[in-house]
Amino acid sequence: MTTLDSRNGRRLTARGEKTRARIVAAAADLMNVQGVGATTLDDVLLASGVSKSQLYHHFAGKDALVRAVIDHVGGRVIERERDALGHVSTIPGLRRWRDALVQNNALRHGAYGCSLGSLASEVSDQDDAARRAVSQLFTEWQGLLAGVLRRLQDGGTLPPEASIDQLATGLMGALQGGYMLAQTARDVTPMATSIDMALAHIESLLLIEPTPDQATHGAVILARDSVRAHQSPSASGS
Amino acid sequence: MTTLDSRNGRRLTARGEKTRARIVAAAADLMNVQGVGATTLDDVLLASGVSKSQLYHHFAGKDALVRAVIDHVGGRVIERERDALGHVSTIPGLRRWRDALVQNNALRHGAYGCSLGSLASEVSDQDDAARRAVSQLFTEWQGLLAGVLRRLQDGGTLPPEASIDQLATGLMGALQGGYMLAQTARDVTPMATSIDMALAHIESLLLIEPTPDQATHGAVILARDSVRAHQSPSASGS
DNA sequence: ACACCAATGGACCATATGGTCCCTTTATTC
DNA sequence: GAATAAAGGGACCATATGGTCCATTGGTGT
Repeated sequence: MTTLDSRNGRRLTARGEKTRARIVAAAADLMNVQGVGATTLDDVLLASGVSKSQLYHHFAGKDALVRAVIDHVGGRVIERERDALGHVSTIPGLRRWRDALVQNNALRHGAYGCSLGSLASEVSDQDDAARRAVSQLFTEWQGLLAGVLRRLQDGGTLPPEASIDQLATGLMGALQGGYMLAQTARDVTPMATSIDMALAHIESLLLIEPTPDQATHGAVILARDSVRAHQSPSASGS
Repeated sequence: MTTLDSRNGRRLTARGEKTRARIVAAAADLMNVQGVGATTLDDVLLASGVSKSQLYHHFAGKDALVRAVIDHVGGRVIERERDALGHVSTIPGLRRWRDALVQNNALRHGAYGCSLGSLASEVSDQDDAARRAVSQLFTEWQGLLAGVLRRLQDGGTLPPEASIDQLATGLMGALQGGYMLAQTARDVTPMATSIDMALAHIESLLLIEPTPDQATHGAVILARDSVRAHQSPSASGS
């Protein structure tokens, strides 16, 4: 049986689809650790154990492959974030999301940064179609954050006047900036601190006082946020 | 007369220094708009009107050139920020700094991102020496932000318990993340919003009530911050 | 003036890289 | 089971790219 390839109308067998997926997965990994520019097609062929003709059978060229990698990586990130954020409707839930990201990044000492963010900054000024794709994914990701905030608002935790979209943008900015600083410093700490500042801001808007072991409303320093509670060792950067 | 080249002990005449500077400047520009990886040595030669032997006379290879570009760009950024932040000791002064950065970025619709941040994310996982250099520059930049916050603290505007370093890290993260989102969206708005969220957090810590037309202590939304006062049209992204 | 070395021009090279072509093998369809 | 199309292997190509070399010019110091 053959299915129809959505992107170019060519017929695709199960085997072909598997090969295609193998190529994209290998390329995604390589581009994540080496960067897009530093990843050659030969690298991809070697890593995926596929011949050159197959690559060109499935992709028009490197640009098309990069486009596919963006979709693939983006899909994974969105799926992961949907799982992590889709049903969060409390501040502690948001903090657990933060902890997971920080801990995960700590495993690599910040290396490689955000899989989507790295692609974004390398591709944005080179390939406009790719840039738009990444931008769209960021928007979707940010929408998931906005969803959490909206649930907080609907539940009466955040005041109705709070601008959900702007808070989500700020949180996203802090997250991406944190990834970048951590990548450059090879240390998660700045990432943790950046996100914590955004979360502290959001918490400062809360209508309902948090539970005792949580943030004190109007607290003055950030330090508290970085050494407290269900804190994983990750924040210490090791 | 010949001066001594600090980096390799070779003597350098004024002419040589000028050529070297021309190469670095051209490379810095190209790498800023095209990225490091996409900039070839031939590009640099063409843009600087210099022969290949000269490039290799002054630099051991592309890596060394990249290192020099980092120093050059870093120096410019630090100088600019020292001018902009060195004597700031008020919240309105900090806002003016924000406005200048946002407006400047708005001119290019966010393209190219932060000159240092772009280098950072492209170089961090490739060349460890370069990564450390960029990291050092970020630290220096962040130190300038910390200086402003310390002055605010010393002046009694920020409470003594506020953790200056963490606030500076958070502000830096918001700035860099904002640059990145703006670059990807080709729109300054997310950059403005990110920084505004960080500034709003800092303002929420203020001991002294800001002047009437400024932030209301404990204000609930960000929107106010993005449409108010000495706001340049830049924030609207066009 | 002379020795010396930096500065410069630019040809030349090895190789890496994206991309093309063609032939063989495997699967699908009727 | 023949016809057809997809999947796969891999040689081959043009060119881009980082890097080398050497000869020539120009400036500096004594």
